[in-house]
Amino acid sequence: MNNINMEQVAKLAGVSKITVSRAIRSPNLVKESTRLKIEKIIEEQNYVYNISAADFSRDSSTLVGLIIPSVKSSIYADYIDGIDSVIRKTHYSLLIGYTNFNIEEEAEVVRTFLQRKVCGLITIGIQKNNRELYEMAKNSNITVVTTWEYSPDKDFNCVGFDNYKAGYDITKYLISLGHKKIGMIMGPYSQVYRVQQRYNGYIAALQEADITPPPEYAIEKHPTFIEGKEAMERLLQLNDPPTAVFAASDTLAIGAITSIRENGLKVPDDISIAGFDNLDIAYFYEPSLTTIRVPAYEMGRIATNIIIDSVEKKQPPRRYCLDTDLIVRNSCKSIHT
Amino acid sequence: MNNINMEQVAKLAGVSKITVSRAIRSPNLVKESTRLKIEKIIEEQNYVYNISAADFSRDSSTLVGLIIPSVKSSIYADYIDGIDSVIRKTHYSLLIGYTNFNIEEEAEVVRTFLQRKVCGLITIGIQKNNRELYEMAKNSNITVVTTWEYSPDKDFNCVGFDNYKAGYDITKYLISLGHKKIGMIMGPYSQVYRVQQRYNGYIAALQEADITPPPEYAIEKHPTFIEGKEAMERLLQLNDPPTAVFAASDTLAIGAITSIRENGLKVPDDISIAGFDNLDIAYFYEPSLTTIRVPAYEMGRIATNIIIDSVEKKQPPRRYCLDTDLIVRNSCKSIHT
DNA sequence: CTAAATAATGTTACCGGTATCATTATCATA
DNA sequence: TATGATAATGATACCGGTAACATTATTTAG
Repeated sequence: MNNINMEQVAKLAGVSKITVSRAIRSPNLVKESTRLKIEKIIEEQNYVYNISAADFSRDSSTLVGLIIPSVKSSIYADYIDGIDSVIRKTHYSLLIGYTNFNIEEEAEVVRTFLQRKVCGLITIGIQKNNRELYEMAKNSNITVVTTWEYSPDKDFNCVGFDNYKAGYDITKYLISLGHKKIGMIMGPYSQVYRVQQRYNGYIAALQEADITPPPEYAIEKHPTFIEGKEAMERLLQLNDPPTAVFAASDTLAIGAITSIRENGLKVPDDISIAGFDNLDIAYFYEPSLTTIRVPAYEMGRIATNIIIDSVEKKQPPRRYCLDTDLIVRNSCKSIHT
Repeated sequence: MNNINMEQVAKLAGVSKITVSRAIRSPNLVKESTRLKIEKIIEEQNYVYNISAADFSRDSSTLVGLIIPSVKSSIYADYIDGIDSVIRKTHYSLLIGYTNFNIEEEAEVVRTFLQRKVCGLITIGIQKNNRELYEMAKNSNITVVTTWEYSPDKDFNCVGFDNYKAGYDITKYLISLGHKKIGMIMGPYSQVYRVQQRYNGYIAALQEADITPPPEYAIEKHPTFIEGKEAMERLLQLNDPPTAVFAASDTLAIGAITSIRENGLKVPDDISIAGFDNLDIAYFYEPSLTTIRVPAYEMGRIATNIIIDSVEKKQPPRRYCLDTDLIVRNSCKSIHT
């Protein structure tokens, strides 16, 4: 089955191979009558254009590599949707690699992607421990885009938002409700820039109100329901537990709320919980989550566009800092008397 | 940067190109001392193996194509995790294409994947409207695996479960709680086999109890929170609304519960809601969802293994029917007096 | 009407691996 | 020690496109 190639199409159409190639890739370079003739043959013969061969001969593929920590969380659903919304309109395809929060696996994924000659790489955060990896990619002439943070690293394309401000805003909001004992449950990696930034924002807002939280108020966990629950369990066992908690992901927040409920307490009556990300579930959960809306879809869209633009012609790094919003719902409550 | 190729590695190691190729792909065919020599050069020269070229010359790639309806739902998280758990241990990579529940987009994705010479295709359900698509793939010597249903189509590999039984089981459970007015919210496509099967199971259980539900009790919606909510809204507006609803996805169930809550009613006190899929959120939601556990991770794992095995050597279609379980939690309640 | 500009098409070489078959080294056994 | 078997390596052709430059039609302008 399926064996005719471009050469044969050309022969049947009475043109040269390269004209067929052009008719497929840049139809406007080919006279209409010729194009029609070629398209007819392609149709009749059931010719399948061999992207694999094309990519190889150009020494660069039309694959966009995306590297994300984990499939298991829905955190990146909108984000990937944004990426796909651009990809689907082009002749590029999306290659996804999961790191499981593990730098070795991340290295492995990047290595494979380089071997596959991806034309671009979208990553969530570049920091000290993985910078070298993406440096390598850039040196191989691959467009790299960092997302989910407005990185200070000017060498890379970047589509992010102000994690510091987001952390600050939501903490400020909790303070405005009268809370003084405010904990934080955050991502697992103290070396991750965007997590640090959220934490810094949290601390800054507290300091502005002359509050210094005890170190046990900050807990690092993977952003899953179950770990959010575990984190809250620990906070509840403190002698003087917080009255409000900023969970740096809605999944953590939901886990935390579950823990609170199982301990016979109520959110927001007994404890306020704020989330982050504004996942779909944030609205549908009971109580609905007060959270930070993050420009996930937009980031995905823009990052992909950057890559595709760069393939057409080299460009200097572009840097975007998008907006976030505080979304007030029902998981936080004022404790002013 | 990054320009040395296999030929040059060979020269530097004082061997032929093909020996380098073997040292990389089948090290056991090469004498240890030779292999070490080659590996040293590769290391020193920072040689990057060109998968793109290799795939091309073999006229088949090491890409596994996965076709799923939507990124936006977390329904497939475990499933993809299962796929990735196999992929990550091999030299294959995962190519994902989203169809947005749209047959044209699905066709486009399949077409692209064929052009990319994927070695295998994993799909969620083959039915009348897309069978031709996968027929084509099979004719191009690509291993196709259907998942999420135990398909009657013996021509394709299949890793599924008994959707009929699952629908039957959960409906039976609702009946056992004393419900007689039981509605169903299901996936959007009456032509989709696995949805039909669940519906058939639902109907069968009811008929066994001499119940014939009015047609307005069955609603078709995309499996998202918001559409679940819309569906429930409609059910609540009926003159004689159901006292229990089987939602064929946990996302639909959560949407439904939200609607019920907004209408001032309680789950499970006023209405019972059963879900499907046993997503992570099912346990963490309030009320926690009574649902059907589905072998998502396993299906992904096995499907991927089938593809990889088939690449090594042709094999007759394999067919698996895995188990599901009824998981009883707190979203359904007995109405026996 | 001719020259220059532009559109349309063609020629040739090459991208970096793999497969197939052939050859040479090494080993085990009679 | 000869001989067949096996291990290790090599020679050659080929996979199906693309790029760069060359050539030939066709149009436009003076």
